[in-house]
Amino acid sequence: MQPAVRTNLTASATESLRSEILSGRWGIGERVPNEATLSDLLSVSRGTVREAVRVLVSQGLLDTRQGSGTYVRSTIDSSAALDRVKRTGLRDQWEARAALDLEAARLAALRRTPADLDQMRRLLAERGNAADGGSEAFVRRDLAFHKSVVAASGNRAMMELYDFFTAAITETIHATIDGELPEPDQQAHAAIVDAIAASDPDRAVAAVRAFMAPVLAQLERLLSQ
Amino acid sequence: MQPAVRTNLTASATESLRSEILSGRWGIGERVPNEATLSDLLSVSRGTVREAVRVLVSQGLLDTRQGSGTYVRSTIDSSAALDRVKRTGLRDQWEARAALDLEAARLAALRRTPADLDQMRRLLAERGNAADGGSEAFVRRDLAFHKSVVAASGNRAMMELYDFFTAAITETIHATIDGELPEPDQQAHAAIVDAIAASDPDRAVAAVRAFMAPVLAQLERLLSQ
DNA sequence: ATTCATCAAGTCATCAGATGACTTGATGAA
DNA sequence: TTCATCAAGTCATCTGATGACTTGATGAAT
Repeated sequence: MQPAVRTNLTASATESLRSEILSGRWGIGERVPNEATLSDLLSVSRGTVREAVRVLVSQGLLDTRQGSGTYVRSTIDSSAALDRVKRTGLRDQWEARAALDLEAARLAALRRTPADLDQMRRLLAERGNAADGGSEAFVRRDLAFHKSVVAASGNRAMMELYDFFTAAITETIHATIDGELPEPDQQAHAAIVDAIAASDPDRAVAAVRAFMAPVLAQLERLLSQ
Repeated sequence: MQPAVRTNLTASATESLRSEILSGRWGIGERVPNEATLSDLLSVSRGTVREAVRVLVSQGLLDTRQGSGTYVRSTIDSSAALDRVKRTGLRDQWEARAALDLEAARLAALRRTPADLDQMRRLLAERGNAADGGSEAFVRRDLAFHKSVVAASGNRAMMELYDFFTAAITETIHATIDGELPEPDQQAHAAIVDAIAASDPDRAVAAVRAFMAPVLAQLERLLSQ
């Protein structure tokens, strides 16, 4: 059956306003109608208009100035990109992070400093193979190591994204398949460090790919159920 | 002089709430205090609380359910992550996008449907080699092709990120080194499609890497000046 | 003629109160 | 045990009011 339409006045008002802005009805810097007028145009109360406007302000599309009016700041909607990424599936997020892991390892092999290398080796040693101090602490130590590899790439954009994906993936896994993924052993981790230490980008990529394959395979198996 | 602090109750309330959520005061799926209580806690009216909550809902942190309450949906602040990525350098953003290009081409080689292949070939043909219709139109056609490769990977997270990076990179390039990057020719593009058509992931990765190398080298040269 | 303080209208910011719609757990009859 | 009913709690929405701020007009002082 067709699901009943659950309407939400504020959401409708927000989308109406957004589409008017994106369509260019008002140019950048131009003033949009005041709250009372928008209230009439959208047939909702001023409070609802204010909530809609506030959302668009937070997304960088509008700009309110007390005593003056509300103005169009931008007609490009880019703020929701990562929100949409969060709503994609676990497999997609995992693969995207793996793409970062791969290229970061390659760049790390080309650029790592001795300090980077020390850091990676230290974190790998601290990581341990067993779940000392609880699985949560172990996951945290494991992530610290992987992040140090990305950090050795010297690429801040990839570091930021890696953090984002790690948080998003952790959240999703907790909500779904908690704790059923295989954990590559210390040797698989060491292979990555060795390749980076040897400044061998191709071997670094191969090591990460070998590392990822069994985890991704298990992930696909779990998700297909 | 220190600019006078212009405070805005709704913004303050939003940030207070956001930091409480990010700090983990309420776990995911947990219910936050009701509007009246938040109104007391934050010392603002219910209307202001509603505006703050609405913003956090639009950013994916909260979730309101009429008749039931307001719940924590996520503790990841993706809007801030994007801002930080935007502030990284052009080289970092380019490399991050290249990481997506590489893995997307590999996945596309494994998963592309005949329809994907048709789409890629059509867009590559439309792209042309010369700047017919102006360089801006050419860039648009070029991007449409590259996006079709990412689309063939079947990974929505990578598509969203690719769009974001493309917008960010375009913006930065316009503001800085406009039009001085080498443009790989039709043959380099065709090599990618051929590898994907042959379902050869390794060759697809190699083709993209060969494609990227000269552009990235020139980019580094320009940025080092 | 120019400068500048003052003022009034318009606008957003915020508050308070009220009603409606919806969810959820408790209650009690079948 | 099952299921309809109910009451309390919560968000959704509206209405009216007051305060704070911006802006252009006005007019006096220079």
